[in-house]
Amino acid sequence: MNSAKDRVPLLMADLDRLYPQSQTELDYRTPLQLMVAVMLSAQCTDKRVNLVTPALFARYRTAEDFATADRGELEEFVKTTGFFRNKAKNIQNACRVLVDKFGGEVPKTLDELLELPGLGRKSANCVLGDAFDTPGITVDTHVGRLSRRLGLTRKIDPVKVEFKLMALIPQPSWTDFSHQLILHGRRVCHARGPKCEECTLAHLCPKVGVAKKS
DNA sequence: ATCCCGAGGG
DNA sequence: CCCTCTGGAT
Repeated sequence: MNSAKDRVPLLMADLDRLYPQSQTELDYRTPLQLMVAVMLSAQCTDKRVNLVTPALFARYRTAEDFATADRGELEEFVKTTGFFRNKAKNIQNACRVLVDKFGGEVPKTLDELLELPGLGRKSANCVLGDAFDTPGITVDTHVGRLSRRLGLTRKIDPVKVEFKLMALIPQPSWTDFSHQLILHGRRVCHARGPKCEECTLAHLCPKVGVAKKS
């Protein structure tokens, strides 16, 4: 098997064929809505998030609205996405910072986004890539798992995975590459019982045929 | 039982 | 590195 660096161009070509117009499946209209949706998506399916956001965004429209909302009421809106106390608190505190420090707008740089409580690197890069067209590698559970299976890294630490992928993937492709790995993780390369038989990336994958047992 | 587009804290 | 926070889906 070739080195990771040699396989990356082939991998990218296959992913482009497989998932030509990849994008987030979260529903949103504004950067603020995307920020909130991304915060709700932790340990929760996008589909579930999209079930709660219509009512949520109808009730709260501005960062000020979220910041001054009744905590209990906000919790009820986001309850079914799990971690609802943390999520409601983080959304509220993040929006408080938006109002106090960023004029009520979602900032457009990674460093500023990371100042918002509840927004980690994964979510910040999501907002950058999807709302502001700024390339970012988003290392979630899928991107981490697939990167390891595909032999792009052996690291567990999401930050190390992120930097390894940044070195491996051309910057303009960072956002698309992330979405493509996520889609492939959801549809084929599952955490448990990956469908290696029907995986079109199998010829690039060192893991195929190796201990896929339990 | 185990996983889902995580983040923060120890 | 580990743990906790949480409900829904499979």
